[in-house]
Amino acid sequence: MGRRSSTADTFAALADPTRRALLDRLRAGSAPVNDLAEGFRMSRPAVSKHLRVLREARLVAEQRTGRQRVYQITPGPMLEMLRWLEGYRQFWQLNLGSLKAHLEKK
Amino acid sequence: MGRRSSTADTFAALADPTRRALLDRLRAGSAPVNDLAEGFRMSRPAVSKHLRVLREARLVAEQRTGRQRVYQITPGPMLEMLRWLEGYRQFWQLNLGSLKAHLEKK
DNA sequence: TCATCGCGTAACCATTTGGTTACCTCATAC
DNA sequence: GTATGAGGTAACCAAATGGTTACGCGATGA
Repeated sequence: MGRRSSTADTFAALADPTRRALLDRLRAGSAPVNDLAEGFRMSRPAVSKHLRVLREARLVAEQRTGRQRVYQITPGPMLEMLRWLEGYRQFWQLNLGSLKAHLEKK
Repeated sequence: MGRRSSTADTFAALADPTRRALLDRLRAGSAPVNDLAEGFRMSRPAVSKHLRVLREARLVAEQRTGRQRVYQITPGPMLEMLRWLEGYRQFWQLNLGSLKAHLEKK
């Protein structure tokens, strides 16, 4: 309990397509669990467990209001990921010399 | 066999700290398996299996030279990840207004 | 007060993951 | 040819993951 979230947790959380879909959904607006669960063909408890993983990775936060728990995305972990990736981006910029072209190709 | 690598595969591959360490090591220069394995306290087959995961995720490529297999990092998947993250970066830039400050804070 | 609604948790199960040791295949050296 | 060294694969195992159903519990509306 109370474990500090790490980069590994962030990657692991994002590895699951259901959880990425949840984040995409939340990017369109915060929502309570039942609203979220409607979009998926799995049971509500399954969604609940995915939300727990996202919560522990600090990718989302819940705020209780009455008997609902509204989830919203939080920026921290992805910003850290961008920092981590920055090292590689620079590496390729140096060694490839054509990063921009790659990024804009599609 | 021969499965096309996906974003999910990239995240899953990067979720393991050993594999991230391998990539960090390879960023400093391509290397054969034995050289790579020396840096870890697990058996060589274990490293070999991690390399297979990275290979299937297209994060590294092997080139055989004699009886050695030299591994090198490849840019594709991380560039795709950067593209995926770009959507969130923009989201926060709009909704947070202080992304730059966050990125440069540390 | 009581039925109900929202949602987390427990218990359980199948599959995947990450490690091990043993073995196999090639390429090189003698 | 034969020994050796690089490194992948097989078989096996424990632990973690992702789903299910059953249940519990606090907030709400009748």
